[in-house]
Amino acid sequence: MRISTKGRYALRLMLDLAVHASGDPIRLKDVARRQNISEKYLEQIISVLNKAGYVRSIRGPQGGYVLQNAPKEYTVGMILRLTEGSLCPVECVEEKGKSCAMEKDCTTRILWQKLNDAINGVVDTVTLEDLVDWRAQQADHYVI
Amino acid sequence: MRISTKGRYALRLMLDLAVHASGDPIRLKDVARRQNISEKYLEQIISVLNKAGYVRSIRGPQGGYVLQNAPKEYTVGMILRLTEGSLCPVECVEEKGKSCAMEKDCTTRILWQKLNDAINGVVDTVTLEDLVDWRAQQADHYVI
DNA sequence: ATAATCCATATTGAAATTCTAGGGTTTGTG
DNA sequence: CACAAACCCTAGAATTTCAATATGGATTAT
Repeated sequence: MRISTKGRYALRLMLDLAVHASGDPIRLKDVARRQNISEKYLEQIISVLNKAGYVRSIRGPQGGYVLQNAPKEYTVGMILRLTEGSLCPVECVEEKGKSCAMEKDCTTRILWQKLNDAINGVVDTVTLEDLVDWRAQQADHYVI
Repeated sequence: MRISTKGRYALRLMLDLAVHASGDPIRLKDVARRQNISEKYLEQIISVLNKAGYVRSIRGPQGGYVLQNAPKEYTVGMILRLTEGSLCPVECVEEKGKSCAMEKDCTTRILWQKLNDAINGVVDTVTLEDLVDWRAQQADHYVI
């Protein structure tokens, strides 16, 4: 039960955009270098984020990407679900009210619901801003 | 990020053994029928549980399987980790003290640690006995 | 005009998943 | 003892997913 590279890269990409935000667009090439991720793969990932309106793209030389909204507007869950697909551990508890054929004598469903709640409790609570803050604290730690 | 069928089937298998425990061995054929899972696939799954000493097998006619220990001795995490492999959402927080090359400036690691803790908080807390109890409550609900 | 940047789609290689197939081994019963 | 019921073992196959790579196009600042 792993988060795929796509989701993890998307998160690092968004965090990179948040951390290096200066008003000017940020080139994907620079993100790729800083994060040590293939630029071509990042292109595919940011394309999804772009279509969802999470980032804005500026084409041509001196182009790049900027976050569309403030970091606190993005939860980790939003980013991961968009790029990874569902974070739900089993299909049958995917959405409230969803049912499955075996439901009435399926006991494990209760467990999956608890697990799903636990996962959502983290990813829907932590925002990109939290990540930025954590990063600042890490930086402090190394400066002192 | 899904739990595989292998892990889910293993859980239903263990629960079936717990619920139908009577002292006599339980045939895999019966579990397969009740749970609507391929008997051949169940054979592969129970083989893992058997080798780990979670169940005991009795060969020959009237043979079958019984739980080795009381249901309260098995957490859901034990069963899932054995059959699924790790439940950790990313490799770098797999085990306490594990480090990764990018660790010192990897902010997302903090997030993954939280997510891992949340998942473990559920699967290492819920036992097979809890599932048996939940099932009894479900049964009550349908009788009344 | 050029080159830097984003954009779109196709392909690929490896691995995992979810079984199915085909036998073998043990052992209680008649 | 013969038989059949059960567990045991390994291989393989069909499908899907993952994680990229490859190729070329469109836009636009200089």
